[in-house]
Amino acid sequence: MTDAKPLRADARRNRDALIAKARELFADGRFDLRFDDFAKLAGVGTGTLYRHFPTREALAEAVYREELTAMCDRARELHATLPADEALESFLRGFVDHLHGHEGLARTLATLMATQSGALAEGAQALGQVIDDLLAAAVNAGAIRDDVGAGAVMMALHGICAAYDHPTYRTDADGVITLVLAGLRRGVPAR
Amino acid sequence: MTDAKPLRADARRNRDALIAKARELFADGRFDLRFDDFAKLAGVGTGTLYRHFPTREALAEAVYREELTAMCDRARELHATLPADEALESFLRGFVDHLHGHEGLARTLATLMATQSGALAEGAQALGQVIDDLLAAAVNAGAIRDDVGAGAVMMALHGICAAYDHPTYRTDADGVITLVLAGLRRGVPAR
DNA sequence: CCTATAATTGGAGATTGTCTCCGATTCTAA
DNA sequence: TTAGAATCGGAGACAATCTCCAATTATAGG
Repeated sequence: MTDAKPLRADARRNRDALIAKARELFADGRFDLRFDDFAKLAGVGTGTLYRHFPTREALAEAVYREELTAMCDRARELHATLPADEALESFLRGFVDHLHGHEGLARTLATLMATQSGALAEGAQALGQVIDDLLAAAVNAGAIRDDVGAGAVMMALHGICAAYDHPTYRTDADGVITLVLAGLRRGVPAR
Repeated sequence: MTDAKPLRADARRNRDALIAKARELFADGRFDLRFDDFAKLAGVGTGTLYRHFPTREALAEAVYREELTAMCDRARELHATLPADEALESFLRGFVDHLHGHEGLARTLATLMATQSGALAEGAQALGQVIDDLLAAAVNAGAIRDDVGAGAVMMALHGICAAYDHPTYRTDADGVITLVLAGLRRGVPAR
């Protein structure tokens, strides 16, 4: 649903160099580097940078796409190997674990979740899809309520991503997950 | 804890004109107008704009400060007149009601919540304080769990604010509140 | 291997938005 | 009324983004 045409050799090389250098810079916290400098530091011209990544967000998306895909894969694996409600809990707890200390990923996810359409929105949609699947399975298993959808859970996760640099981030993020899980379970008639 | 020195007559006039025009523009959805143009349209020089509001965020904060203060007052009023858990529910539901259709307020709150220090952070801190009070009262009344703090609730609200332009905003925001409330209540040993 | 064609490149400079500076103006208090 | 302080306005310095195209590099066909 994405890759269509194979890039020319030099184009691929430059694109990869840009992503690699950007990943390095993001890991180092240099998020608001002058956009043109990503090109300079990667050793390519600014025209090349803009051809491959029209915006700063597009570059960030490319850098973290793999990581996001891995999270989605993990969700599907949990879905396949654990009871539905355990899979859901494990995924959400793992989501916070994974974000913690990875500011670049948190920032990028917050941006993607705020994007409604276009190629950039794909990442958030993929995440929304796996959450929807986990939720549906748990509903089917009778483990959680059915009157609150994946959109609400995504919105809570959006808050977790957007608040990445809060001093009590970890505690609060864990608290949000606790509330979401307990809230989902509470709607089910006490059994 | 804020106002110290009374402004000179012309300064106050200009400041008020800036806020009034900005409120009008925000209400009309013109959020990313060139910053200097807020001055032009309000009929003052750019120097005057920057003297009163060093950043776009500071201007937005001033525009919505009243509204935010009103929300906090309302929380205290509910706190004083309703049982603790009803006050909490009423406040959170009202929060979403109030945000709905007021994109400017939502955007601004999202920005303030992402601000950790400085004068801009005051607004979010005030909101955090009233939520903390509502929560503490509900804990005292034995209505909700005591192992999840106001920071977590604020983080969930942050998500609600940050996702203001999602197509299913209202449904999802209501869902988040439902989860938060149910989650808070679930931690209490079934009574 | 060589060439014709197409894709891609680099980076100078146009464009656009932000912010500063200071002479002119307006206010206030005495 | 006036001296002095506070504020104003807006030209232009500065900074970041983004475009454009002559030069370069890759690829496919002969």
